[in-house]
Amino acid sequence: MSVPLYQAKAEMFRTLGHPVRIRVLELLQDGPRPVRDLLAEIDVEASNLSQQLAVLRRAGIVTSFRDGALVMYALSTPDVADLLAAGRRILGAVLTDRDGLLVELRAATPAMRRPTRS
Amino acid sequence: MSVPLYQAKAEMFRTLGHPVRIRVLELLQDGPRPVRDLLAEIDVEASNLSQQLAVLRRAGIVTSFRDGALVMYALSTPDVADLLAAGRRILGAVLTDRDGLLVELRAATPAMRRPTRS
DNA sequence: TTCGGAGTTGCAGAAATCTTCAACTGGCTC
DNA sequence: GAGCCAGTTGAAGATTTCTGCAACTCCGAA
Repeated sequence: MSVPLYQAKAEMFRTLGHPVRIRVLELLQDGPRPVRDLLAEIDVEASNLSQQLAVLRRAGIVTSFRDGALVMYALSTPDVADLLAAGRRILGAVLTDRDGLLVELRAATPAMRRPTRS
Repeated sequence: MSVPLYQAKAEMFRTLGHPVRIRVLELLQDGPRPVRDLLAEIDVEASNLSQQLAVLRRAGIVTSFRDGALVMYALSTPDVADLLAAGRRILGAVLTDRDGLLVELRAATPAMRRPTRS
């Protein structure tokens, strides 16, 4: 593969790096949904949502199809749900570490210089 | 936690959305490594690598500590490896779909807008 | 065929991110 | 201490991404 694989991986993660897109994916975990529904739940302008959906579509993470007058969206693969779950776990671990460490530090050495974290 | 959770999740994914940062994390999957090693394998300027490491550090995804004259980096939680693995699976699924089923999809759903690249 | 609802697209200004350079800190050895 | 090696930080210009507006397409109903 001549085009760096790291580039493709990074692009995939970057695609997920937007609050609206994350919300869309979480809503789609339960099955296909029309844009109407997404729009009703996400509090963003229609054009903006459409832009974000286009980003997800281009990346191949979701697919769209028409159902009568509505446009439906769905996850292109259930693996996406796994990714979101893994993300949740990391977030939990990181926040726990941060909060736990912070409390510990405050209790033990109130005036201590912070270690190697900015 | 008053700050929207979707924001935090999006930030976490965005943090991974950079080729150098992805490479760093993949290298750290095998255990802690000094910056020297990373620098030797990633072909990027020292200051740039340092910037990317700082991004990962701020996000709490990696931790750093000194070992004599060297600075070592390590994953802050093994969950990160799970996330990378899930990402690989999705990338595989998406690329397979694109290469293998594109023609079929185009023929089967004529009402759908063609999923053009970028 | 005309109308209105459902989405999409193009565009431009605003905001965030990336990269590089130069200057800096911290530790080790002489 | 002087000099060096390892790594970090700050800043600025270039690039990318985001958002909202207006205009557009497509479909179903009247």
